[in-house]
Amino acid sequence: MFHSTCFLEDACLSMSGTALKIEPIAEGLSLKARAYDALKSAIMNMNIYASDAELRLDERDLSARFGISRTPLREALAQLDQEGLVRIVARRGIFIVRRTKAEILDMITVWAALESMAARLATKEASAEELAGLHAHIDAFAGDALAARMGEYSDANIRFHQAIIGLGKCALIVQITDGLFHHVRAIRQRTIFEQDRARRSIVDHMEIVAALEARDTERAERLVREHTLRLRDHVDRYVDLD
Amino acid sequence: MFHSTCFLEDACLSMSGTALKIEPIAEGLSLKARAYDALKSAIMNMNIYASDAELRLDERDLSARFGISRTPLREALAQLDQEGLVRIVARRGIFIVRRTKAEILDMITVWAALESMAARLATKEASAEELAGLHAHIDAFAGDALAARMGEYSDANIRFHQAIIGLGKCALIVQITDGLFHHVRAIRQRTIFEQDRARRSIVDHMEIVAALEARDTERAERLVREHTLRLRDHVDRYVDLD
DNA sequence: TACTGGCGTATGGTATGCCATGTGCCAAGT
DNA sequence: ACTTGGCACATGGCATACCATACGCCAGTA
Repeated sequence: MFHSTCFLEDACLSMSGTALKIEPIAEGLSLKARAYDALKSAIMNMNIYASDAELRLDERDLSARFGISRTPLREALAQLDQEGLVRIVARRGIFIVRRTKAEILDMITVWAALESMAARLATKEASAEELAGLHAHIDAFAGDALAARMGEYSDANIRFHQAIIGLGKCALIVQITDGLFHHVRAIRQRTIFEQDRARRSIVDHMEIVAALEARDTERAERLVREHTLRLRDHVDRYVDLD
Repeated sequence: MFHSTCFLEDACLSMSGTALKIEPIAEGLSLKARAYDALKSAIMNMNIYASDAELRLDERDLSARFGISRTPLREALAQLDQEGLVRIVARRGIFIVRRTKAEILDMITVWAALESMAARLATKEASAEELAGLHAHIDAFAGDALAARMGEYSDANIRFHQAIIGLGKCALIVQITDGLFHHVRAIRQRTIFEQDRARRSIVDHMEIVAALEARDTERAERLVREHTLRLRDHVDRYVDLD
C-alpha cells in the first residue's frame, strides 16, 4: 500500500537539484475545515462587547456568505459547539458563547496544573540544550530592556510557557493547553501591563529556568504552579469580566 | 420568553399532590446524539484484539444498521473523530483508533496533574461534610473486607478519585477528566489485581483523605499526584499494550 | 386593555442523491 | 512472469429538498 506515494517521494529526493517542487497541489483543506477556521478566528477576534444580536448565527446566511452549502458549514459549527465556542439549540438558533469569569478562572487553573506537571516532566525529559533554549524567551527582556519592548513581551511571555510545556514531552498536555491557548493569551495580554506584573513575571521566569536547569523537580513544579496561580488570583481580584 | 414553559412548571409545582407527572415526553435525544452514544459505547467496549477489518467502519453500512440516514451518522462520526476515537480519511474510510501505550501514559499523567490540582482546591473549597463523604468510598473495603469485595473495588476506586475531583469545584477539570474516564478506568481495572495494588491503594486513599481533612494543601496535592504517578509507572513497566 | 388561540415563518434536523477521488482488479503488452 | 494502463467500484464530501417544531404576529373575544 502507498507504493506510488513512496516512489514519488524517492523521486523528489533524488531530484533535489532541480527546480521541480512537487506540492500538495490542492489546498487540501475541505470546505468544512476552511469554514471551521474562518468561524473560529472570527469568533475569537470578535469584540467582547458585541450586542446580543451579533451573538447569534444563522446557518443559511453563513452558508450563503461562505459560498458553500449548509452541510459542511453545519459540520464546522458542530465542532465549534463541541469545543464550547458556540451553542447550537435545535430550532432556536446558534449562539456564540460568552465566557464567564468563572470559566476563565477554571482555564487558568487547568493551565497551572498542566504546566506545572510539564515542568516536573521537563526536569527529567528535557536535554540541557533544550532547557538552555528557554533563555531566548526571556533574556531579550532582562533589566532595562523590558520597558522599551513591552509590546513584544506579552507574546514572548506566553511562548515561554508553551516552550516549557513542550519540554515536558507529553503530547496530551500540549494538546489540551493548545485548546486553552487563545483564552489564556488574551487574559495574559490584558493583565501584563497592570501593577508592574511584567517585571515580576520576568523574575519568576528566571527562577523557573534556574530550577529546571538544576533538575530540581519539586521546585520547578512549585514555581510554575505558583506563578500561574498568581495570575489566577490577579484575574479573580482585579479583572472585570461578564 | 419561555413563558409557556414557566407556566407549565408552576402548574406542576402547584399540583404536586396529583398523580400527574409531566415529563420530557420525547426522549429528547437527536438521532445524531443517539448514534454518537451507540458508536462510542460500541468502540469503548470493543475487544482490544479486534482484527484490522473490524477496525474499519462504513458510513452507509452503519446508517442502514441504525436505521437512520447518513447525515446524522456522519455528524456523530465527525464528533468521534474530533475526540480521537476514530480517524476519518477522505475517500479512504473511517478507522477506529488504537490507543498506543504512550497515549495511555499521557492520559494518566494528565489525570495526575488535574486530580492533584483538584485535591489542592478541595482543601480550600470543600466543606467538612463533603470531605467526610469520601470515607464512604473506602471504608467498605478497609481491612479484611477487601478480599471479599475485590470485584466491587475497582469501580469504587475510580469513583473515589472522581469524588475528589468533584470537590475541587473546578468544572473544567471535571470535564476534561470525564473525557479520560473510560480509558483510565479501563487501565485501573486491568492493574488493580496485580501485585497487591488494591491493598496499597486503600492505604494511599486513607492518607489522602486525612490530608484533605487536615486542610494540608501541599500534602494532599503531593499524595494524590504520587498515587497516580505510581499507577503510571506501573503501567509503564508491567502492562503490555499495542 | 388583556388574554387566548391559531397560523405563518424561521431555523435546526434529517433524508437523499450526485460528485470527486482513492483502490483494486484485470486485461493487454513485453 | 512481470509490468502497465485503464476501468469499475467503493467511499467520504458536498448540495439540495423536505420535515418538525419554537416563536411571533394578529385577529378575535371578554
